[in-house]
Amino acid sequence: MKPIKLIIADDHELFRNGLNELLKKYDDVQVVALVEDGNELFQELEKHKDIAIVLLDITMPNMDGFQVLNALKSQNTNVKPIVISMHDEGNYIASCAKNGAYSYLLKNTDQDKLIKTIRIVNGGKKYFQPQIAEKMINYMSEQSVSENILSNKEKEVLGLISKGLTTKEIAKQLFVSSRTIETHRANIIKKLEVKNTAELIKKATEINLI
Amino acid sequence: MKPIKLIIADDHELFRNGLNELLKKYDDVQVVALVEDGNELFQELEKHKDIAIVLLDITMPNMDGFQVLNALKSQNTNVKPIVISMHDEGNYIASCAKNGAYSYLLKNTDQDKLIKTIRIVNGGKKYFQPQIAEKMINYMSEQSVSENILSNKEKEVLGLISKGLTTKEIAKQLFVSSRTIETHRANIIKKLEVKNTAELIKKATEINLI
DNA sequence: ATTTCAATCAGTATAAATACGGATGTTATT
DNA sequence: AATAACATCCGTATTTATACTGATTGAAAT
Repeated sequence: MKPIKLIIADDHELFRNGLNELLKKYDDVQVVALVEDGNELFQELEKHKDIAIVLLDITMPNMDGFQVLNALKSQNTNVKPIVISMHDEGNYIASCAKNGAYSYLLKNTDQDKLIKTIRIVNGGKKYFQPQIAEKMINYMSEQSVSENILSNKEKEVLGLISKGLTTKEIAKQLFVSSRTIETHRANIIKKLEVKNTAELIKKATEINLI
Repeated sequence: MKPIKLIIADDHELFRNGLNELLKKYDDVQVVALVEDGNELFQELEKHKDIAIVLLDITMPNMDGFQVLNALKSQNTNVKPIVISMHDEGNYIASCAKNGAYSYLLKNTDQDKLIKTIRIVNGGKKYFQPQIAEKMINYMSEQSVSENILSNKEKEVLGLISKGLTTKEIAKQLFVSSRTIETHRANIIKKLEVKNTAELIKKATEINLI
């Protein structure tokens, strides 16, 4: 049985070393390297091609955890990142999930949970604890409060704009004149307090209107 | 102790009635009405102002589950929707979570889980089972694969476009000519296979580029 | 050494969006 | 009954964006 090779990435030396000591107790886990930022991490990953897991802190200097997750995702590695963070805010968790984290643990997790998670993730499965998933879901649903600022017609027009239709095409499809659509567009832009269509679409997705 | 008042919304009569029978066993639950679409649901909600929970199917005629979730969210009711669906795809689950569902159950859930969920949700807490949360997380991370299709400059320009800056403003800020920015924009639009800036911004947010 | 590609700039022409105006009938709300 | 909000429509002028073709430089890859 080969051990699970992993790297610990955290800018706090005490935490890094403590975690290392802690994992020595488990025969099926082998800590290959300790690094303090994303740059060092990728150097180590170059050297060792058989790393299964990275225990990853979010707040690090130079290249932080989010950037690491992104970089790992765009490369086609089979390195599976487990985020270990002190932040339990939903937006952190959601961002990590979105960017390909295999798990999200808080720094006050007990070691049984940690080793359990490492073993599950090593098997290729993602594992988010119920409390963590709950925080994420709460965050996601909070994100959208505003629905009533736009009229139904405006929402409809907005939807078509976001599909890449031009004013003229929308007008044709809705059996009204282009002027009408232009007015709608202008009103929507005013209501959402943005400068132009590009920013409009961005804001609209942010507040869940499309 | 007051019973938990709830409404069942599902277009399949057999399922609706079966669920109703099933819930009769529990003294703390009172089924107030059975409806077969969103319109009927809101009529009943008008009549009964003390409904705590709606058991909601997604696929319904006239006004489907997503629309119901949205409508409930924009009103300020304290009706807490529990989605009961036969679809276990991540995108369904994520959409429901985003739109304010308090839970998401599959139609093959056993009744213990159902009543447990009803009681938790009645207490005002959201509850998503681990397997359900997992599917959602997998979906979320799948959503973004592409990072390397755009060059760094293109990503930078895209970011500025999404902030609502015009070509001229971007050119000024990056100390290059407007032509350059126009070319970048055109290349980005081509690479992401969209028609114009509006669709571009939408697609870019979908695949996590901004 | 050659190819490939990102980044830069150019001309010309058309299409589309934005900024100002202003108007009318309908529908909710109070 | 009055008011507000909405959806619909129109004009003019200016600014932006898009389409097409084409070019140069330098860096990276093969």
